[in-house]
Amino acid sequence: MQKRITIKDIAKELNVHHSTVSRALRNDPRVNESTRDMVLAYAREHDYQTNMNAVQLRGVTNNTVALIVPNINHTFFSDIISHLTNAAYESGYIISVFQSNEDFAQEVDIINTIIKQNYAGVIASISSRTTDSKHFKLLNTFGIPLVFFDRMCDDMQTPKVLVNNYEITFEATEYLINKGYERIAHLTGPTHINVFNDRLRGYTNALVKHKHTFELNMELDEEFTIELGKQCLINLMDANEKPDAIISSSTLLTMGIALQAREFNLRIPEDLALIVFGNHLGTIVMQPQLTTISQSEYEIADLAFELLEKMITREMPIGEACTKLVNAQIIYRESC
Amino acid sequence: MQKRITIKDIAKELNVHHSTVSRALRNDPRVNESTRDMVLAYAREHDYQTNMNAVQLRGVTNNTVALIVPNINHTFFSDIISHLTNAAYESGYIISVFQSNEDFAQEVDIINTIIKQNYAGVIASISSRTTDSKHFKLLNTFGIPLVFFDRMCDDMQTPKVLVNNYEITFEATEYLINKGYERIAHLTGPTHINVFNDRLRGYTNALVKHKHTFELNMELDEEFTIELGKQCLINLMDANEKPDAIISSSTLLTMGIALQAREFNLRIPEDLALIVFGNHLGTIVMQPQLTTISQSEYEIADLAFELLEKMITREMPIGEACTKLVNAQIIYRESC
DNA sequence: CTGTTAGCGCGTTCAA
DNA sequence: TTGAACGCGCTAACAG
Repeated sequence: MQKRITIKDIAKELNVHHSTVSRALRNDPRVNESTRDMVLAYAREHDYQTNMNAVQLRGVTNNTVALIVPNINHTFFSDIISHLTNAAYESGYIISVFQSNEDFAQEVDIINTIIKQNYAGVIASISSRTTDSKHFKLLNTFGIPLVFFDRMCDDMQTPKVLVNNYEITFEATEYLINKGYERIAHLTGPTHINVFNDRLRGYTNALVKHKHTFELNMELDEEFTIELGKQCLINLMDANEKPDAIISSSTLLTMGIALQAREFNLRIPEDLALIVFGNHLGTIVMQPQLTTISQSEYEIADLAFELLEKMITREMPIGEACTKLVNAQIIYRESC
Repeated sequence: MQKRITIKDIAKELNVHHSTVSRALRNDPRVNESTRDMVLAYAREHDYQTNMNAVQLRGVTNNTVALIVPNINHTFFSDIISHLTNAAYESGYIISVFQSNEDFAQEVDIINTIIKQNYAGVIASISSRTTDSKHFKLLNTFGIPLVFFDRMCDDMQTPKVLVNNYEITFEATEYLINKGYERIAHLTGPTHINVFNDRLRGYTNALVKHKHTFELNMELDEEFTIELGKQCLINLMDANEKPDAIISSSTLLTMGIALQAREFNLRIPEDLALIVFGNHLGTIVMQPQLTTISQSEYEIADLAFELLEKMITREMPIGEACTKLVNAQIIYRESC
């Protein structure tokens, strides 16, 4: 391991001043062509790399955008990450992804790292344990642009890209009602999070509209797994009034339910209808294929980045609220 | 947006020298308790955050580790990312994930960003288009520790965590042969990558050992999708000698094959056996469930981080080769 | 216990 | 066209 080469090293070696080297490296026109070529050749030869810490210390921001998600290995998030990374790269930015692991403390640590390192901007979806937005507000304090997508903090003045969860869940519930299902259950996450709360309201209001008295909402705070899904169905079928349809926020949970339904000899969709949020590939290789609610990840990713870039380039002020709603869509398959 | 608060600001406000503030903030014992409390209180009150650019400029490395993967939305990688993030966090590091998108230019840009920002270390799996390791070697030049996992550059002196792809593919092929399958095909990625090359060798050598003359290897360089899988089976079934078993490197491809097999009225496993690499959940909700080759992501993640941490703490020198082999495992299910 | 000073690498003055 | 000097925020070495 050799010592990192600096502009001073180059200057000394070529008998010019380091400020001349600095100018040459940035193609400043006020430098002799031959000097510049000499410097550039030497720099390339010796793998010179700007020390961004020095540059950023002087107040210049970098081209790295932080993306914070609760879980990287969820189809919804990993698809968004993937699209966002590509969109940003085309605009000259590098996306750096952080996983909060649904953990408040980690989320705070991540934000602190981002501030300490002067990232250009942040795109985030909050953890399900986040009830305090102080750390996100810090970003504003430090002049770092922030865009929320999907899960957000209500009390913050910042752009948000959200899914019309209320409307689509209302629509899905109504669809089940019109199909003749009578006892529709709803499985979702902690309802202090906007996403899950919107879904719950959509579900409840559809029931009210159609004067359905059976209402069963399960708000789960554990990690969604296939095993948990199996257990859920076992519990649900143990009750007096068993549901004949389930709207669920988690593909894994629903897969577990479907597997358990087989063991119970429940026919899907005759005995039990299923609708699930997400685009997990498992839903289309299952038999029957699951009816899903698709939340166009491409559109969310593009919108979020577009908003962030405007803030980075100061085309849009930091700390101004603005909400973009993306339409989810029911993909009708065989499970209803 | 207010100006970022610095130790000098605090010093001026509290009528002490900024070096005292610096000491107080780092709990240096050589500072009066009351002074320290005053400083800490003021800092907390005003959301002071260390400017890491200044700290790193002085040669101290940060606690951020970069993780480079070809694709974030592949189960194998997203599982590793998830575990690695948690393992690193417990040791006091923050993982920052970059996606090369199987693109050489992006990979180079990512490495440059990492060098410019002085990351503590790098854990990487190379893109399928990478044939030159110059950019990775640069990391060594700049004293940034590097650990490869899964896909690596042959010609580099650095720790590597690899899967025993040769042995496990040999075993899988032999398993199919012993089950009586006669025309076994192999679908994989570009074989200049160690992973795919090892699998190809394992496949071929098993055929040779058992004197099988039917050999059909397809080396695909496109993105693996369900659609491509369907097309693959269409092509394969168009040939004179149709395979009766397929070992595949991609879950998506294999899902496509399974779906297309249904349309062809091919029974699995009677007419067509399938074995696929990976732990994608789709493989266990399908009917029949797919026999898979599982490559313990936990173990890979833990080993890779352990090695990297040793290099970061200088317990192990940078630029020294060392290969850890992780054992993959065949999960026997219904598709063979 | 606290203050002074210097320097990390860079870019931007201002001067020549 | 080039050089000299300064400062971004921080810490370490030294002085008091």
